[in-house]
Amino acid sequence: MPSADLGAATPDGRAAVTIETVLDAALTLFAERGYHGTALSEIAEALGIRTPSLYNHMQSKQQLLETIVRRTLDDVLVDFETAVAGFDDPVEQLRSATRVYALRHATHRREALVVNRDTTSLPEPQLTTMRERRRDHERAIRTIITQGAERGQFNVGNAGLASFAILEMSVSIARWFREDGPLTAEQVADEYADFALRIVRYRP
Amino acid sequence: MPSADLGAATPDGRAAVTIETVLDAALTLFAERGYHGTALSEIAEALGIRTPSLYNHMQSKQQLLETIVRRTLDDVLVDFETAVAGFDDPVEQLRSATRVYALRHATHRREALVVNRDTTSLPEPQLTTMRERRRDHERAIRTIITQGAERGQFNVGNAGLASFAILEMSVSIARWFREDGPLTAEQVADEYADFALRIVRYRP
DNA sequence: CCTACCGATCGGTAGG
DNA sequence: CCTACCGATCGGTAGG
Repeated sequence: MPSADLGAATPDGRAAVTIETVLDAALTLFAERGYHGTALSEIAEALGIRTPSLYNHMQSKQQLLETIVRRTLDDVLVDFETAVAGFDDPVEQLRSATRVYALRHATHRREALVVNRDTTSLPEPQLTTMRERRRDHERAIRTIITQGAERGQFNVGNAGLASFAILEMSVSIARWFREDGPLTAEQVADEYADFALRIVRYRP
Repeated sequence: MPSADLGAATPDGRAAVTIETVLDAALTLFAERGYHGTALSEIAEALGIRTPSLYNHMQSKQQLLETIVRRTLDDVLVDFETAVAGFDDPVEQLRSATRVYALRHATHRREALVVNRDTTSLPEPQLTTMRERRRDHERAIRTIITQGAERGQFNVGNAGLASFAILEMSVSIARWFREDGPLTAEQVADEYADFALRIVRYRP
């Protein structure tokens, strides 16, 4: 009987190993122990296979990290564009962007931990590419803040500082959020969106 | 002639290697590449000696990490107590605590990066000890916020959420701050102290 | 998917 | 402080 989540199962009942199950196991272990703290043998063991068998699905350990980081940053970008697209008002843009960003970091904790901890382990030129993508995101938030300030909706001394504060407090949700905690991801995200508007001194 | 910073120099002019110079080199490299991404041979090379000579000054690689993390958390605790001691008013306590915490993360970037990235690489029971120390700090900030709320100075739905946001945005200063950037550490710290008071909705 | 195996490097020790 | 060396483990390959 095939597994609903991860595709076909082998006759003995174990889930079939694919590049996606390899990436998922790598994601869990990289998030727990870091890229350099994780051995391929541990990823293989989590999947119930031997280390060399991993190479039927991947090219190298480094490529696993690269794929995880690239996909995560792509998803964040799509999230951001979707969140902002519906609004012209910088107030609603900042609220929506922060809400979605915070929500993502509560619901995709492993991805956030790996990106934040291990991106620097990527070789050039990927490292530069990934850093530029993050910088673009920071600039996009900064632009929203600047526009709100120009319209007199926000009152903030340094838009860059505020955008760093907003992004980094949201990223850090991945460090402490628990699914079985007192607050849902949505509740945290709504509160953080309010925090963001307070940081830029929004006065309704 | 002896070096003013790190003690005596050897006759050939190189700085003498001590446990402190070993820790400093380890701090730089751990911050750059992570604990598991740094080889003892690299620390030795930075000091101009061979790997086995490191063992004249230390017991193990793990002990280097442990010392760095313990000292850093101790320093943060002292900072916090000093910052809060002079004030009875929760407003001034939160402002001072955030200012000092932000300042430390701008001026001690390496320490912050290592603690945040590699504490989880410590063995038990040190790992639990270090985690408890961080939790105590979070609780102390939370208590200040709760007291301010009880006095009607702050208006915040969830004190724990606000304390996480304030601490984590401050910690992340270590991720982006540059000494040669447009803002001094003091300017950043003052702004972040204001951010903290806005997050808890302080109304003068 | 496996067993068998590779060179390189790791943290650390012996002995001076 | 060094050279010489250790067992263990790493990511990865050969070959089936």
